[in-house]
Amino acid sequence: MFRDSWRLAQYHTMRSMDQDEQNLSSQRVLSPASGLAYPLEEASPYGIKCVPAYSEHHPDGLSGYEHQEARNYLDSSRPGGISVSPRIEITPSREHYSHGRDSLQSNPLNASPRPTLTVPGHDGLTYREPPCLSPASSNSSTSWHSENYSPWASPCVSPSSGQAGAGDLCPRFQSIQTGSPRTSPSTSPRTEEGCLGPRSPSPSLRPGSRSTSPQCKRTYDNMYRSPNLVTGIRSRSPSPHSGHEEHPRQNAALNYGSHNSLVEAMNGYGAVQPGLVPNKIVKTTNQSYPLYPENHGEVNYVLSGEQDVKNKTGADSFFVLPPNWTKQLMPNLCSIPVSSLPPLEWPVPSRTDQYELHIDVQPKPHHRAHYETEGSRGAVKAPTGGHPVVQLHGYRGKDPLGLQIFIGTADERILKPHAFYQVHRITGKTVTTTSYEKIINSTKVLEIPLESKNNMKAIIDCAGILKLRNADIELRKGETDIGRKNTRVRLVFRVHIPQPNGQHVSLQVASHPIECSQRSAHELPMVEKQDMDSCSVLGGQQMILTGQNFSSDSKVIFTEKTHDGQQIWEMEATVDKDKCQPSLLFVEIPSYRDPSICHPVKVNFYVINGKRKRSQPQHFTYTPLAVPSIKTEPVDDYPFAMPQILGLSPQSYYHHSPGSRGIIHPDNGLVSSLASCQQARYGLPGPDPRFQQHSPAIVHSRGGKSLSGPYQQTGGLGMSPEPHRSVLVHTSSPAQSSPLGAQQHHGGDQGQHPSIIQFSPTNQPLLRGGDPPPPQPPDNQQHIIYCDGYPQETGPQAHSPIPAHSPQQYPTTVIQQQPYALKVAPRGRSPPVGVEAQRCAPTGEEQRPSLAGERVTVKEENLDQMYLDDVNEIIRKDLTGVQARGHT
DNA sequence: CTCGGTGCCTTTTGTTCCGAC
DNA sequence: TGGTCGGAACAAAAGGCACCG
Repeated sequence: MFRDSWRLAQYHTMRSMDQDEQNLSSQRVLSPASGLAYPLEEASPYGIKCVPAYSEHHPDGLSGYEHQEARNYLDSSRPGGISVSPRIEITPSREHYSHGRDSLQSNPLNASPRPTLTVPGHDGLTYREPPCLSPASSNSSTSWHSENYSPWASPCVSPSSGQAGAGDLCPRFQSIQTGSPRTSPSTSPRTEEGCLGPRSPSPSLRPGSRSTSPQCKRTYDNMYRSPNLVTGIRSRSPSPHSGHEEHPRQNAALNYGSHNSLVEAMNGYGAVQPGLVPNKIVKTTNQSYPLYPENHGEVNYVLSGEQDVKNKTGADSFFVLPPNWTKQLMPNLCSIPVSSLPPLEWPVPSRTDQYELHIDVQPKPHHRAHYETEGSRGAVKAPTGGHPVVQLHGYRGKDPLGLQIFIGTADERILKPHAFYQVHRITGKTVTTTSYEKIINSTKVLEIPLESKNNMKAIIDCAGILKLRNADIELRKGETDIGRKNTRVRLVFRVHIPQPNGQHVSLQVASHPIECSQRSAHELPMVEKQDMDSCSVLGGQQMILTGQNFSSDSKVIFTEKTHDGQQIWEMEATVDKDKCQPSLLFVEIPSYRDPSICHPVKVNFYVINGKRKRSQPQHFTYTPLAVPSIKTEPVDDYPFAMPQILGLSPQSYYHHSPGSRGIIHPDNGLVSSLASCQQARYGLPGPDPRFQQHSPAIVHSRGGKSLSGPYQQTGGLGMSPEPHRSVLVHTSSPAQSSPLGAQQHHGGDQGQHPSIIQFSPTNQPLLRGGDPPPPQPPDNQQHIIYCDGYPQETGPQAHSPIPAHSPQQYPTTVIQQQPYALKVAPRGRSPPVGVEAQRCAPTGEEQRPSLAGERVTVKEENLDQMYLDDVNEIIRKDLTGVQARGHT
């Protein structure tokens, strides 16, 4: 048995997420006590009895504290208990319930008689459109509402009917009725962000209860460890919100959309008819308003609970929408149908020849996000006290554009919407920027106008950050990220610029990382800038680190890891403690372990204040004695020459974020946004001349059709007499090539242009496992994204069977299959093409690409290293442990 | 003596709450 | 009065370790 059955239970749950489509008869509920799985009928080691919905009385005689803790367990961890019925009360036995993971392990109640809960009609239960409990007695006293329903969680089954019919379909968001007494004022609604579909759990808060979901929580550890330890039986994901009190937060929010037409109307690409949208919505018990009726590619506007929705408590709850809400919700900022725009997960560069989206003022590196239970913590600010500023350069039109803002990830993987954070619209006297809210594929997006009268500049004083509870998000089907310690985000700005030919150019830029955790912001050291990022192998030079939370006790550790993550070198740098300041650290770079290298070698370093208080790893490069600094770009040393192919500066490989170097720009994946990266990092003015002289290749995005791989270039990279720069064209027709691209390439081949790279959104690996596929643009919709490459990341849940925690198994990335065709093999995770310095004796097949149609083989290198650091650390520890045991 | 299981304790982290401004 | 904001309380998660069979 496992040492810690409780953890095993958690592990079971996580590992078995992909099995959740098993029919209910095989569903199991993990016992927190033993880690064993129980048939649902025997789900509870606790007593279950049917009583009115959760109440504060304690019929079992538990103290309030005990009862609360019991609920903490049961609410979130016992799908069979709470989620099944609002009328089931869990009555943990006092003698067998105790707090803590350990005390439950030998719960003799595992064998105790349990009420039987039959769950017929479970066919078709899915996480996406789950049948929801519609209690036959859905009266107000036992109110069982979608507010307690987790859209990605288990189906809720009516205990009375056992049916999960259409009428029982749980809306993702549903206005709720009142009736159940609110037991704590602390649960008062503050924001509306809880209603964000799969990404926003609409958690119901139970007074005094913790939100954690021990059973189903993915932990930082078990995300990566020993995946084959167990083959857990999946417990039906419970709703993390199983309390049965009305949660007033949802009262404050309403996502209203019952059918596509409404959604389209609200999105502004259908005729908006006022009559479609009532200004008052009366919610009855059994009514539901699925926000995402079937398709996930749509946008749903959200009513701001703070401003737009008033609720009335009483037997009949209803929402009164202000008369101007349609105006607020349907701005004409972006009239482009969402289906023809690139999904938020897709990489979009920050600039083209003509345009550039640029962050003039970056946000502060720390911003404490607020929970739904809290009041707003205001807008993200700039270090100077103002707010971030974003400007679109190169736009000559007079029509205002919509600047979209959402919260993206900040790790080393490809940029994508952050699962645990959402942008939060700030309004008030101090806010000068008008903003509108959208929901795009479960991600809240703010849209603010970019107007020529403001020189296409926007002050972002209306964007706050909302933290969603980890337990809620982690229960989403397909969600593989964990929330714990995943507290860094970036503001992502995106704009779509209409072109005369009806197409659109999309640009996107992401801010520097923002630490959103209260505690981390005060404790974790953060390196914001390093005054040098390479030196010779001899070291000895002084490097000045600028950042936060440095102390005289701070240490700087240089490390090197192999491709498979094993740490092969570690060296503590000498820190000049006398000069040390909270924001400055003076470090003497240690000499590299091997002074005889003949190629630059990338290593990492981090600042560590204490045992677990270490900064994000930073990049550093040791250059061989005979070779000039990497800054001089020994391009020929790099086997991977995609930048040349794409007409990019090799310098563009480097992440321009402080201290980061030698990795793919996570803003846009592979090499997109490189020009701005280059500009930012090296201070180059304007577009790179080299960049400009190259005509772009064209990348077609076809909606829905899978090609042979995520990438398929039907045109030869070397066919063009000039180097290419890729342009991503969204089109539903494989035969369609971008007119623009055609113009830019040899005067317009019909059909598939030799320089066209096609890839399928369905194969594109950026989507979360549970996310809907990207929208398929209408046939006549084309969309151009200037994309200087394409990230080859595949998420761990993506199509590659390779486990994410097996970095050593990552296949080589880009393989030339035939002349004029470029294929990119699907990969495990985050396989941006690497530029890590090659060792003298590189392994693997490498060929320098040619612009003349030669074979092109690109070897992936140790990219995404930083992301893998933690994984590798774990692996290394395990290996070390194994080795140690082996030695002994 | 080693190893795994168990339970306890401590630390870390996430979430909620309070109060000042 | 409501929005911000800082601090901290509280509890769960995670880590560590000693004890025991």
